[in-house]
Amino acid sequence: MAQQHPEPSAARTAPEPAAPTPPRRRSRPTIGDVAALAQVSKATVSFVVNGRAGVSPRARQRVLEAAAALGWQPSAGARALSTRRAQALGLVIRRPPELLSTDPFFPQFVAGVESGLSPLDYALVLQVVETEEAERNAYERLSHDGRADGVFLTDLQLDDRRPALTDRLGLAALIIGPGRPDSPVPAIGADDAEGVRRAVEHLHALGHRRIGHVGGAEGYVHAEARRRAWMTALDDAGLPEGPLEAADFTGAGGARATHQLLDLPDPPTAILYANDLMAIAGIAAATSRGLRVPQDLSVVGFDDIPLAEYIAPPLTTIRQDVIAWGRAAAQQLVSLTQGHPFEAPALPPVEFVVRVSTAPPAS
Amino acid sequence: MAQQHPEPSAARTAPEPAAPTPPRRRSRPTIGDVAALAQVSKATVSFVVNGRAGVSPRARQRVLEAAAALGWQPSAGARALSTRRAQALGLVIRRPPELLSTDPFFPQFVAGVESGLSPLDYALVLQVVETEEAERNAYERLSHDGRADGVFLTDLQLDDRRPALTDRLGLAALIIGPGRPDSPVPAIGADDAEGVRRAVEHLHALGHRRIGHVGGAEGYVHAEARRRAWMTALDDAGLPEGPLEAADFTGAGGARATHQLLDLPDPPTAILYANDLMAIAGIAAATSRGLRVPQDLSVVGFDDIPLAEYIAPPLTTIRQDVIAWGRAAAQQLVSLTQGHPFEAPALPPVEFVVRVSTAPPAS
DNA sequence: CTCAGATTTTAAACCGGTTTGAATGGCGCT
DNA sequence: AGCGCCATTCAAACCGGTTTAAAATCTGAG
Repeated sequence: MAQQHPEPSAARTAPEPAAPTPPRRRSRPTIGDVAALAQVSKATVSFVVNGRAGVSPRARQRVLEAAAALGWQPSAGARALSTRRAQALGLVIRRPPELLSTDPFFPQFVAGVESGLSPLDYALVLQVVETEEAERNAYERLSHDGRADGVFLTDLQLDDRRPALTDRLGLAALIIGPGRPDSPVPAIGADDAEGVRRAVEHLHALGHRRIGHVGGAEGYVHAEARRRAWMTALDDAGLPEGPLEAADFTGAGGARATHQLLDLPDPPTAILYANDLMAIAGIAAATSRGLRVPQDLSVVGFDDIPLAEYIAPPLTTIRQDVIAWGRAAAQQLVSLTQGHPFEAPALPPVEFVVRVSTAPPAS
Repeated sequence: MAQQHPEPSAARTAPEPAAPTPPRRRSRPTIGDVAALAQVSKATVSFVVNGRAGVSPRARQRVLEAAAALGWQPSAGARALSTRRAQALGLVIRRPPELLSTDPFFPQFVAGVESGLSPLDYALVLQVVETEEAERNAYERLSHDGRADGVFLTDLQLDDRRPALTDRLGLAALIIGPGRPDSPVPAIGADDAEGVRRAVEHLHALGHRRIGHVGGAEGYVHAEARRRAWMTALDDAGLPEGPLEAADFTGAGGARATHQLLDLPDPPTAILYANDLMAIAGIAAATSRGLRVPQDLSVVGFDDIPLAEYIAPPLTTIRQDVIAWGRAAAQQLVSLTQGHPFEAPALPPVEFVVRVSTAPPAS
């Protein structure tokens, strides 16, 4: 932690040889300028913009006019310093790059968060890290730098230490996805189980009896939730246990797991994948073995990525409204940072989208 | 602009009935605490952490020990206020949601930006907007709120007004992608033309003579660049002009454009798509017409999304190192905000990835 | 016409850093 | 001993807001 901002040494050895001058930022008007123009004190201006009582209509009017004339808006940074709130939330993403670029989740989630945040005048500060240690550092920094008032916790793992960390830091936090019952941090997540149940019922109704599952990366709460939902749904439908192959949410993993399942002595006639990426890779894998989808193998994905509709055959899958989820999460987290108690908001129900990749089993 | 933060009215009508108390943030040590513990002035502490000369080794040592003992790190917000720099960059994304969730570009780009930013202690502030007006507002806010020192300009359009805007705001900016020669804002972009040229040469070498193109959304600079590169490459290879169909980067658009091209009296034997999403949809479209890829139609994409390798047939495509691009862009933009002149950094060359979706033409 | 009480207004302190200009202290030299 | 110089050190001002406590002004009742 020696020195935080090592300047180029030249800047100190020589006084000012040809030191680059920062671009001349048009110096914005300050609250003082507005106050002077409106002939009131800074405090009055502050009261007006914050909607506090105790300002005469005349004064308020003058302030508003002065602010408009100068095009003034309060500096977020200065306000943050005074109020000790950053008016911003933090999102730390730790994912291997190959997952990051295909997973439809984050872009949509971020879009949803933004739509919830912008009316509240909150900003979103993003960090992408690679290691678990960097991730924890990121939360600490976000907190003590005063850059964020609250953080989202995504991709929760079974033995995740982050809830304890944010709790210790006194940092508001919200888990995205299925939470852990004992966690000190509230969770907001879509109901994976419902979608999976619908998928299994659909396959069962088509006549399938051996329904396999290709799971997501082990250790992740949402992967676990989907796996468990699949088992439960099979049981509820009165079907026997199905073959399970754990994978990692990647195309390569999905292909490999598919081959494993199809190599079984009694291979499944339908496979439910923990995400669309693996499902699409699974279709290609099955096709490469000479199987036809859906005639010889039915495939169900999870996510409904935009491509799902445009592959051959179009993918039957489970869709969540991730944007609405992100919006709700943002609103909840802002509310939490303001000290309000957590209230689980209603999320739109998951949809089960039937396309072409599912059909009655061959025999 | 009346009032920025309308508090719930209850907070004022009733004095303090059961007003939610903000969660008790563990109050972090300040520079004053460190100064006191080290028995020096705040100025000395500031000098130490900023690596400025004129501090005795003894004093420096004491400061460092005190800082370590207290676990102190300077508050980014306070520093931003003093130095009038936010130590943060802004990225405003305006894209229709259906593109956002499939495009592999943004997640990777953001990851790259982060990797360039985190060693410099800069943060990334993200905004996702839907309308062009909201987009311009976002830049203004980022600038005058003091939330960002510089911004990235993505998805530049041919008649884009943002360069003029950032110029007027005195806000450092950097265009991501092919720039416009007359722009006041520098651009950093991968060399689309090289990849396209390689693709066309590859198809030509296989024996194709009618090579079509499915373009991206009209009005976008990068779509235009790819289209132009395709035309130029055909010309350079001594091939006749190929059929062109403009689309919009979406799966639906790619499928539709593909049908259009295949409906031509003299359909192309190979199609180059402006992105992988359209290419994959194009493969499905061709397949649904009874054509075999690559025997009856060769397909080349652009992006190399992770799925490209795992569809049937695996997609031949053009790959850019978007992460490296993002990193270089971040470093350049930080450098620009510090008043250094723009220097175009070297980006890794694009790669042309040959898989299975290209083959010699049928006849 | 007075004066208490309510309303409006403001000066000043504060948030946590940076930066300046002056004060302090140690040293070699005459 | 006295002097000048340079290296350290620090008090204070500042960044642009918010908030408190007190001053100023306005009410209306007596």
